[in-house]
Amino acid sequence: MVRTICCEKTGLKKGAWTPEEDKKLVAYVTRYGLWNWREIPKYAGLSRCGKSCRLRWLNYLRPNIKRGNYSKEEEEIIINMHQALGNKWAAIAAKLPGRTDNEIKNHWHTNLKKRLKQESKPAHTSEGGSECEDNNKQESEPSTLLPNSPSLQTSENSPLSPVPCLSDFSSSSSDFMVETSTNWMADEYAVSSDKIAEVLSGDFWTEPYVAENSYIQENFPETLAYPEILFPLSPISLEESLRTYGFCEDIDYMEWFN
DNA sequence: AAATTTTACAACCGCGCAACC
DNA sequence: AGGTTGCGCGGTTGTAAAATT
Repeated sequence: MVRTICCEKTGLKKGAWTPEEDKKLVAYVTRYGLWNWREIPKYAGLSRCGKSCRLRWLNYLRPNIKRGNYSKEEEEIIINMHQALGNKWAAIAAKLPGRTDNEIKNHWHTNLKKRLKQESKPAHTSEGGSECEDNNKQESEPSTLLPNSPSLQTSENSPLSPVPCLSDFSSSSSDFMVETSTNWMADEYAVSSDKIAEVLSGDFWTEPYVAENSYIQENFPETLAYPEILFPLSPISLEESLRTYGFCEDIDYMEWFN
């Protein structure tokens, strides 16, 4: 079977995303929703493959993502579920609202795995070997999850955690559209609309969002910027997509596009 | 202070599944 | 029924930042 290779076309950008690219993707998805990852970058004015856009959106840009600052409870869930399921990161992520499978996987490899290993081999220097990544080996002691371990605190002030907890948002991406219809605002992770606005307006949104429309007009034809021209049956209205993605009702997102 | 090593995270790659035609 | 396509998942790699020497 001949597969469509991601980024097969030359000219498609790879590597780290720029704030400008992020803005384009967020602006597009916020307005038009997710309808076809393969086509979205084209209409969003991005020289990226759909797969790259999807990953960026799911793991970093979408609303309600929690970054860093793993709670003891979350780590316990990860460890326990990993013991039960193995490397089923998507399934584990489904139990941790706002966490992505990728982030959980990273956290496991960089923190939890090592910590569990240390716990299982107390008071001895690293006796070699075992190292290797058999993720199902360290399951022996899920209950040894050291709630008071100093390392649990290390992420608290992580500079790599710029985005505060926004809310429940299952990362089980295949169920993304459906699951997000749940009332995430009501759950334990819900935050104020002010917080959301702060996130949306802060940091990489260093400039007034409305000003970002300029890229659309400058960088590519309007027919591409506004796919309803080409796709009058665009599947998701702006309002619906905002609701779907959990943006705050108090914010006048329409203003961004005026 | 500079060089080196380690850590943490973002992003890419390839495979497999399921829907569609 | 079988081919094609898009998407999701998990493994892996690249790299910037932090820590150590």
